Amino acid sequence: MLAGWEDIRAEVLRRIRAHDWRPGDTIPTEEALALEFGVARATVNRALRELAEEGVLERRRKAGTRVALHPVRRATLDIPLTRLEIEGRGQAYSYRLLSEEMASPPPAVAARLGLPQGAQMLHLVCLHLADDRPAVLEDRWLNPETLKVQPDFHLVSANEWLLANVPYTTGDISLSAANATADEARLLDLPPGSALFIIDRTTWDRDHPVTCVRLAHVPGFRMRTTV
Amino acid sequence: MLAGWEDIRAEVLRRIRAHDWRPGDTIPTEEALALEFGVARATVNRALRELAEEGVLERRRKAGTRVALHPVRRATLDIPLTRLEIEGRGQAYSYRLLSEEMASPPPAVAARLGLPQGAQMLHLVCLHLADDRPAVLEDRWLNPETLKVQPDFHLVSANEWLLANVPYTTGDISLSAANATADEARLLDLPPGSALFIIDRTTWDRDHPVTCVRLAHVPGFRMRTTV
DNA sequence: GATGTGAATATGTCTGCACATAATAACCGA
DNA sequence: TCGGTTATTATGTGCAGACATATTCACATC
Repeated sequence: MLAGWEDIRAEVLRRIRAHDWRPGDTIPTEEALALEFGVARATVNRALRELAEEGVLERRRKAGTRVALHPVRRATLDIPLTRLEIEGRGQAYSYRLLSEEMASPPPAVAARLGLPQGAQMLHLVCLHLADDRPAVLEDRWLNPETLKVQPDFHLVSANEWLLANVPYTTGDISLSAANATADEARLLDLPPGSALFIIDRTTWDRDHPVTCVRLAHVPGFRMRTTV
Repeated sequence: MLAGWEDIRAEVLRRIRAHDWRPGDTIPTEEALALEFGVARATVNRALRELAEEGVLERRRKAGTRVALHPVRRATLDIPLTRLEIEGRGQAYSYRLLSEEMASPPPAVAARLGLPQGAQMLHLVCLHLADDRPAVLEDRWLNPETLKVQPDFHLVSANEWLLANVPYTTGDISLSAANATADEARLLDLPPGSALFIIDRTTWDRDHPVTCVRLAHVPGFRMRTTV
């Protein structure tokens, strides 16, 4: 007997996988399914809503619910702090601040943050190590306006300090691959040109830019997820 | 006045960002918040549940709702078909099957799919092009048992054929970076050692392995998301 | 002090109902 | 035929109440 919304979800998914309902098909209305399964419409709604969020179904008012024609797999990635990422692998985490100075950011960074060209920002470069071997090279630009007090970034990583002290409202993340420059290779103790996994993150607090960071991960780094 | 669950969600998020409620704090119960905001408990529940799914809150029965201590940002990535990805950028898509043969997969692939070492699988190598320039090199191993009829993979890409014809229940995805091998560089028309963005995907239909694919993307490829 | 038991409690979910909203479909007049 | 208005309809969301379930906490027992 089908009772909970998870059972409904599973059954609907089964029918889709089994091609009872094929991509593009309109499936029965919530009301009809509620009747069939002997549950309230809200329960069916919950099940179908979850499937729509996962990209399996497409729903439009009045038009009904259809099996997604182009199943864009929607995967959720967990993006932890570098420290937790490393500790989670059972390795010892350490951290070194390599440089800290006011400077004017490269045009690409200023543009991403929506700041004027000549603006001065705090530029940090630091290295995250796992079992004393370089794991991630962090290159960060900070908007000094968001720093009421200026912490000692030798002691606490910028990321953790920001999380604990600066509110932020939105951010975007981009993932890519890049060959290590000579500098990066030297700092990460890798052959020049090694393929690095790059995470670029930019965050704002409302309209105020906060920070723009590039995390370069050594080869062997993987992000995993399940669908 | 706060009315909908999205308003509740926004207000709770505001309080967290503003550090009214700090990481680790237990926030008021659903009932208390429902009273404060003048809505039903179900509405508060919906708002808090969404925030918990995003990783902002942690909820446990009886223990209550706490602001996540280690804010693992949970980002959702859309992983479209390569064809749609390219067409979505306004480029012309084309596709070439480079090779198709039965062979026994490398141990890593067999292990990932849970197949015995010597098993024969269908091995496809193909190239996806954007505006006639190589964009993605696809290296795929297919379990022949899942192919009732064998389509002509010259005409339709394996990915699209599978989506339309083979049900699947679970899959996992891993993202990484790798230097192009000599072969890959030649096929993608890149200098050897170029940093490729690699998407490895493995899918099963219940317990039956379906396919294991490696998509190597040329430099410049990015996956984006917003948090 | 350690351990097991039971009451208390916050969240998880379901029901049945209502109204809001958006998008389609039907209609009607020029 | 076209264009605009109106009715219809499936989903989106809300409410109040109820019960289920997982923990925690306090208490009793060894």
